[in-house]
Order: sequence, then C-alpha cells, then structure tokens
Amino acid sequence: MLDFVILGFLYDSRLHGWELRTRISALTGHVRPVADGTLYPAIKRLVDATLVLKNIEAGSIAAPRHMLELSPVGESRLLRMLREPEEVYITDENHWFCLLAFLRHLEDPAAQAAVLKRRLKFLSTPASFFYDGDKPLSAEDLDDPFRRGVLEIARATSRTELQWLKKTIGELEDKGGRAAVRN
Amino acid sequence: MLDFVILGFLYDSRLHGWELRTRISALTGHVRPVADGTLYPAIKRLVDATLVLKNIEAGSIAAPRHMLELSPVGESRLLRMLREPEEVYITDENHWFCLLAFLRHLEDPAAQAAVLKRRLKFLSTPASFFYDGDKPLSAEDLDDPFRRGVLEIARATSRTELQWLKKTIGELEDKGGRAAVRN
DNA sequence: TGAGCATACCTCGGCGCCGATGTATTTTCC
DNA sequence: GGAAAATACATCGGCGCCGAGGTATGCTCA
Repeated sequence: MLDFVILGFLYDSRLHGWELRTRISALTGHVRPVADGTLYPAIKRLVDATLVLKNIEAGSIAAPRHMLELSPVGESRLLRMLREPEEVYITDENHWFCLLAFLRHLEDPAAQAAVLKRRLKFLSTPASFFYDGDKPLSAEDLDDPFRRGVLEIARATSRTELQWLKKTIGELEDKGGRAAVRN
Repeated sequence: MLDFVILGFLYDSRLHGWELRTRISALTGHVRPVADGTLYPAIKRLVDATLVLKNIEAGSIAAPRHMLELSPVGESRLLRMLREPEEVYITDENHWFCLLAFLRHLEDPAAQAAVLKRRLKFLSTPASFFYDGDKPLSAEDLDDPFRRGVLEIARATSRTELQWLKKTIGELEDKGGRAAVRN
C-alpha cells in the first residue's frame, strides 16, 4: 500500500522524502504511523524500478533534499492500480480510503464509477463477523454487548457508505453521459 | 494480531488448526483472508512459547487433528493484551474490532470500560486525512468528491461509534457500581 | 475401485515492515 | 558560543507474512 500512496502523492507534485512522510502520516498515520525504516527503502525500490525519479537539490532548511518525481512509467503504473485495484483495496477499509484519496487522478468518470461499483458489490454481499456454523449471526442474536457493538458499527458504516456510493455513481454516470452527448 | 485472535478463540474452546482457520476467516477474512502459511507458523510459535498446548487426536473426518488448548500462561497473556492493548488495537479499526470480539473475556466491567474509554479518547481527538499545511481540511473544504466521501464516511462511522461507546461505558459503570454496592 | 474433492497439516524462500541506530545540517534559544 | 531540537536521509538485523508447493486421510460418486 505504501508504494501506491507514494505514487499517488507524487502524481500531484514533486516532493522530497520528508514532505512525503508528512503527507502519508496525515493520510494513514493516525491509524498506523509510517516508520522511516519503511519509507526510505520503499522510495529506493521505486527509484530502482524507475517508477520514481530522484535528483538532489540544496536543502532550504536542513540537509540536502532528494526531490522525487513521478516518471511516465510510474504514472501509468499508478493509473493502472487505480483502474484495476487489487482485491484488498476493495475489501480493506484502510486500503479503500487510500484508493479514494487518489481516485480523482483517473480522468474517466466511467472508470471511476466502475471502481465504486466494485466496492458497492462487496458491501452488498451479506457477511457477518460471527457465525453459528454456517449461519451468519446478526446483532440481535448475540448476548455479548461488544460483539453486538462491532455489528452495529459495521452496519451503520456500511449504510452510510452504500448511500454515498449510489449517489456518487449516479453523478459520475450523469457526467459520463453528458460527455458522450457532447462528442 | 493473528496471535491475539488465536488466543481469543482458544479461550472459549479447544480447537484444531483447521477450525481455527474457519473462525478467523469469518472474523477477519472478508477483509483479508488468512493464508495457511501464516496460520500454521503462528500456531507453532505459540506452542513453542508454551502459550498454547497441542495434542494429537485421531481425525474424525480426515487427517489426525492437532487439538489446541490455551495454557494458563496463554490465558494470562490474552487477558493482559485485553486489559492493556497496544496502541494499534485502539487506532486501527481492524485491530479494534478483533479486540471487541474478545473483550467479554475480561471479567471486570471497570477494566472493560477503561478500554472503551481509550477508544473514546482516540475518536474524540480531531483528525483529518487531508491537510492544508497544518490546517485539517473538512469535507466542505474539498472539491474532490472522493476525498469528500472519505471524510463523510469516516465522520458518520465515528458518530455512531461514539454513541455506542458512551452508552456501553454507562452500562458497564452501572454494572460495576451495583457490584461494588453488593460487596 | 479409483478419481476427485474436502479436510488437515506443514515447510520454504522471498520480501516487506519495523525499531534501532547513525550521519549531517540548520535553526533556536539560553 | 554551545546545547538541543528539528530537518533530512539512510542502513541493518530480526521477524512476520504470503504464495507455492508438498503430504496424507477419508468421503463421495461414478
């Protein structure tokens, strides 16, 4: 996921590692902080893979800064990851939020809508956290107040998100439709 | 997290690895499936650390099953992890839901309430996913519909969970109070 | 009877994450 | 003028995760 987020931020603007660290911390850091020892090797991998270009500039505040920039290869990689995200980006909320944070970089409204539809489909398939054999248990079936909480919270989130998904997919399809008419 | 979940399920009943796998898949599998190559080494580590006891029984359906059982050491480890969970169990929703799934094993309502209060405090400190410099951006500040979605959904979840937390903490404190009066 | 499937367990290599540690520069403040 | 803090980058060892592959058992059904 780190790779994806780095590419996402670099799509917007050239950044040095430290600034990248700040932005990633803002996006995912309250959940799980990013360690230096994770970020710099990740950058190095991306540079070695020529997805990211690096050139050194004099530091304005402290040590010389290594400015990072998305290469054309990196750009197309990012766009592919946005257009055809791996399953975990659809199912895991942390991944999903990162995906949403950069989905605007996909210019085509239809492609954006397609991604939202995958999430919609995932959220629509009934699933519980707890089962009695094969039977999914709902909040009412449980004595445990904490497990009931899990289900209540998950259900509320799911409801909100489904609403948002349907609304936004609608808007995107309107936009796509109008664009098609214009052509 | 896997270690924690294994201990949690074994607190309830003796299980063999396969059954454990089924339950873990139900709890966290729709988000991120558990691979065999992750589960069995994890069990092995726990057995080596004498947190879990293993003894082989004839398989009722297929191959001989390795029945797993929580040792007294494993039990106290689990209870400590519940009573004083690491920060990531408070901040990351996936971890937090796992914690909630087993929080009932902590018998003391005051200790349960203390854990919920940590989550309450975390959710109460304002945080955004996106910043303009130091200023956290709210949904209204954003043009990007997807980023706005992230904030809307996160906010709705947060609201629901805060309500549930307050309600449940109240109930636990009532219970604790009545128990204290009885003594 | 034997092919195929579900059950059940295990190992290994590759790779990524993380904490600890190190280095260097510049700003701040006493 | 010097200590401390913030900025900025990097490496390394340990360890956990994961996919791929392997072994074995027992049930089902043709």
